[in-house]
Amino acid sequence: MSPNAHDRLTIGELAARSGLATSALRYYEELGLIHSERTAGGQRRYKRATLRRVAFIRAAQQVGLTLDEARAALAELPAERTPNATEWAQVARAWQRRIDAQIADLERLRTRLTGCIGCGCLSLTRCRLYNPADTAAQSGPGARYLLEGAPPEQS
Amino acid sequence: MSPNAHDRLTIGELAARSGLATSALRYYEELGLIHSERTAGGQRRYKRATLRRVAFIRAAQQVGLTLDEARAALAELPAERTPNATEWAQVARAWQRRIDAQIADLERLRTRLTGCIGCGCLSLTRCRLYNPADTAAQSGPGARYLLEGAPPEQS
DNA sequence: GCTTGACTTCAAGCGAGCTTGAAGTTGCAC
DNA sequence: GTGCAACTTCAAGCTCGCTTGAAGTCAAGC
Repeated sequence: MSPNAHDRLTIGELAARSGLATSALRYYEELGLIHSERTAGGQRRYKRATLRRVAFIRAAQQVGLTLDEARAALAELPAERTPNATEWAQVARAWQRRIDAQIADLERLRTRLTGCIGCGCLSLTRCRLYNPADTAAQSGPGARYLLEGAPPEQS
Repeated sequence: MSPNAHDRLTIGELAARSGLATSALRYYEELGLIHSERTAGGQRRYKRATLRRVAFIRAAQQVGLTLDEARAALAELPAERTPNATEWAQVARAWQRRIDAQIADLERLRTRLTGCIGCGCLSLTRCRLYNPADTAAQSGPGARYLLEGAPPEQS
């Protein structure tokens, strides 16, 4: 087989291999997350490296990044070649901190919940679920809405 | 002071004490999450218990429930009185399972990330971040987009 | 050369969870 | 009894991450 025949991916191929819809890929391209070349007829052709970029974007979303943040993260990695250990480690460690923060938030919530099971109170003045001493950090999706601004002491 | 003067809350008071915008409270009411009585002039007046309901909704969101799910959870608790230990324990334990699942997901992701730090590969054929053996559960916001449908082996 | 499926663009829509704005009314303090 | 902030409804708008549809073009197998 010709080595060039499979050198570039059509959007359908990229979709099949990345598990995303073609519409999503066009959307990513519109946002500048991925790039393509065009055939004479105007169809998109993607480099193999785009497959890696797309996988990276999916991973970033799992970590809780928006597509905008994913683009910023991608900008710190080389566009065409595989990132080296140092480059990747930097990104991975930042992601780990994020994940750790998300886990910490969830654990704090679980602790509060556990404390409440026994009492059955849901008392506004006493329940720790309603009156967390700490203002949980706004890290990651799923932790957007927090119990900051808890109701004040009430007679 | 008259004991009835502060018996009901205006929407502004409820907003101030719950930390939500009045627009959000009207929206919740439209969705049937909270309820109000009206003055002769048509203004909303909330029972004190609504404060508890709103706090519950916020807590539910933190656990990753949609407003629709929060409404379902509220339906299992008494509308007007403080829930008793048994009633609350049922809800709290369900939430704990949810939180545990979310934490487990995040920890799996972190483990994969850790394995990748050393190699710096981001190789599509080898990297565990791109080729997770498991299909992470779709539990909670922030875990919506997963690496299912990872790219197949490539020469 | 023709058919057919994969592609193209552009505009609109969706769903969740609200916010904003306009235009009008109410309630309370002085 | 008046002034003004706080309330009312209704419609539209917004963000995020896409999907859907219409109308048309390209690429490749027979």
